[in-house]
Amino acid sequence: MAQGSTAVPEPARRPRGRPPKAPHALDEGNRRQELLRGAARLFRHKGFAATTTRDIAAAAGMQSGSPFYHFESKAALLFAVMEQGMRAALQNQAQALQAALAKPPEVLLRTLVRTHFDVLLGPGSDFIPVMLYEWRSLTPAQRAGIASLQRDYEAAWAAALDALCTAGRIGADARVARLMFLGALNWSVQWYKPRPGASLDELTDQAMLLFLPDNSRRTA
Amino acid sequence: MAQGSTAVPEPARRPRGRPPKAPHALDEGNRRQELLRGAARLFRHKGFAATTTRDIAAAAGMQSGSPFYHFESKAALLFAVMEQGMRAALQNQAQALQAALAKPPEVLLRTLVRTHFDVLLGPGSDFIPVMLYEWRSLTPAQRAGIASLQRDYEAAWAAALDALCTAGRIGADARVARLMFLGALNWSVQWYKPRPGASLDELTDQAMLLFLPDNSRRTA
DNA sequence: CCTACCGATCGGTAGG
DNA sequence: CCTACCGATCGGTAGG
Repeated sequence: MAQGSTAVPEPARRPRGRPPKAPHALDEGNRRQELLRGAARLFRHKGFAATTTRDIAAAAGMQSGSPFYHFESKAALLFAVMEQGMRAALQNQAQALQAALAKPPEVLLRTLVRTHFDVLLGPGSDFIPVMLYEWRSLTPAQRAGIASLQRDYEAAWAAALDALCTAGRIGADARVARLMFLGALNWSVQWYKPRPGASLDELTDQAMLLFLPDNSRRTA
Repeated sequence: MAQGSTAVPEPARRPRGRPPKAPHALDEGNRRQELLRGAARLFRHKGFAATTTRDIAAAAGMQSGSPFYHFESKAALLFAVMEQGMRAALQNQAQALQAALAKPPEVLLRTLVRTHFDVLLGPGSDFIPVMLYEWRSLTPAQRAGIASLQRDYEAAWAAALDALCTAGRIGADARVARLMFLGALNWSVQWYKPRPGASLDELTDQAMLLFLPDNSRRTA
């Protein structure tokens, strides 16, 4: 553009060097996703404060300053990881609950447990663990946003557990039962290693046996 | 000492300024303890990586470089916090178990739960939460040391839970039951706030009701 | 235990 | 999205 006619002749074609990676205009969302996935994995394993934006850039094959083209700040990246994790979890939960809509609370609870283990320990599940263990790294405003999503997620649990408490199947107070139950499951992030003979189905069986000993054989 | 006789006359006495704080020689251990307590509190609330050695120094009323007179490095401080926390917890546990030595496993378990809540949520209880939530900040060598203390601590739990599994009072696998049980308790760090009507005794009642619904009324 | 300081690293930005 | 860079901060140290 506006190049003088006396410009030096250019090499014209240069097939060496890296090929122009996927020339689609919609790749921007793709790069953003790569940053989120890398950030989730790094935040989970090293923690938010110990992860540098350079680590995250490198995980997505970028230079050190480039993440800031996609995200305002490191804090915004953390929030985006948690928000995306919670939205995906809510979607999983809603889908699973549709299949168990009018079923007894035992079946409802089992569905929730199985879905929760998926979100927590399944493939590509770094987002929710980050949310569980980096809460303190959020600003108060960010916390409010995530807390609102968490309330939605826990509403289904409260319903199932309330029913079981009322029916006398659970002895403790409903709120404490929910907190301890979810705590028991969430803690699995610390010790669960996928291996033959320890599938998420079997883990679900164990959790149900522990909390509802009488009639927890698979009901579906 | 070795002062020349022609030294300029000194102001001799100067009652202003801070008084010479406790001139005992054994204060060194005291200062070290102050650093540990401050570090535990800061590590717990801000995380290890987000806590600066300057924060810790300030919490103990020292200058920025002074913690390194007492500890080799920031990492050594973290390890010392966890180690001291675990040794205190083991001592508490052993003492509580003496009073429940030949009792049935339900009583044993209740004793362990109550002691655990004390260590986890009682006054001055920042050390164990740091251990629970900063595991990844340890070096592999440090981890081995803490893991050994944890094995000792969990041995008593394994004994009580094995007995309850054998007796059919707990349905799940003994190992998974232990992990989920401790997870449910450990998670309380995230939500428990001391307030009237939510004492650690009552929390213990709730935990026993949830996991051993039949006969969990206080037995002692 | 303080003073003064160092080298390294970090989140973020300007300009293209 | 890269290049080049900045100011601030951090863990740690020398010397007293």
